Amino acid sequence: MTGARDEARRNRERIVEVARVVVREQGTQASLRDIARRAEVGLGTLYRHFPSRDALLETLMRRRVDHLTARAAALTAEKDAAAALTTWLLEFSYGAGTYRGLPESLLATLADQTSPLHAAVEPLRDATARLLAAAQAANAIRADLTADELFALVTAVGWIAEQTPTLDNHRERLLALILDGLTRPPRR
Amino acid sequence: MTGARDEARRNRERIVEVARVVVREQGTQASLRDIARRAEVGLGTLYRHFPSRDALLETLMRRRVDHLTARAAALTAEKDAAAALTTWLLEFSYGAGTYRGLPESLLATLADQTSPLHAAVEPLRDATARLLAAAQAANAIRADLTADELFALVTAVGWIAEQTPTLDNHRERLLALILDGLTRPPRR
DNA sequence: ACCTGAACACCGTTCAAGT
DNA sequence: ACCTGAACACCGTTCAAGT
Repeated sequence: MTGARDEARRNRERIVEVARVVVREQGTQASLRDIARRAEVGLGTLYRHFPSRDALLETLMRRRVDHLTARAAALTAEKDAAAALTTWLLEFSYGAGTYRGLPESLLATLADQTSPLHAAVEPLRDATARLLAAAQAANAIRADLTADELFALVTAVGWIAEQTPTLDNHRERLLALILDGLTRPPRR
Repeated sequence: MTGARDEARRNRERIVEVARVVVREQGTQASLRDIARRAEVGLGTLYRHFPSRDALLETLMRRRVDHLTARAAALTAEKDAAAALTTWLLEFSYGAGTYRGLPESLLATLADQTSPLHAAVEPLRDATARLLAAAQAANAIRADLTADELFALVTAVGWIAEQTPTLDNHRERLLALILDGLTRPPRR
């Protein structure tokens, strides 16, 4: 006796499952029609479950956001605040690059309270802010750097990596270049 | 006795003129249909003159590219290589942000030899490389920084400014943050 | 030669009709 | 309640028909 609620749940799950594949293939601007088609679901059904593209992206990102916030919490407990921040920034930059177009969506949505994706981005920005504050308290990072600036810069690293797929260690290198500036060198 | 050639020329000019307005309004992803409509020209005429979106963008950017390369030439003659590079990076970052979406188009097209926009980007990348080399020769910038890395980073500054229109001095600030890392501080 | 706009194959989004 | 897919208003791109 599978009720309508069960079918609705299964539909939702299938949409999400298919969306992971299609968005991985086509990026965040993937065709919603295509997702509905490949999930063998009416287009209206997709819209019922996910009233906007950002709502779908938010669901796709939830796992990763949860994982990243957990990582951030663990890193906050680290003794070496500078190393913790560096590790975090690198992991976040990889996470922000999960899908083509994602860095743009994340940065754009940060300023847009109304977007469902905003709920996914905020904890990441907040985690960045906490780790930054700790590193600043340890005098490891210039004190005038704001969390929004750092967040934008590390998101941009993901954006560059996406636009320039020639090398894949771009992220480490670019982040190191930026940090060498942002990190206050020990007195010498 | 205005011949067909004259009309073709006038059509082309009107398309470019209208495209400047529409692309300024809607960004590099502006509707080509809309441009043709507002230029009071058949859609096929637009395609005849500009077989691809990048071909149109290249025409829109030509003036600015010429102006920027002239600036770069002048700056190369400056004594203070570090100051010249900084000035260049800031001016380029503003130029790259002429239209919404342009930083993305520019960085993407750098690796795509086939794009008509490539011809517009290459002189800018080359100018960046020359000014970088001069600054490196003066020991003002870390020697292991490549022109492509610097080009990507400064383009990313334009990208961030576009995604985060809250502040408008973003460019100066972000560039300073990055340079403070890239610029080797005087021995102290 | 050059121009036009219909034609084709796609979108995102809404919503009346079905179960 | 939930699902479907036609309907609407858009795209980019091509190309037969016109001058």
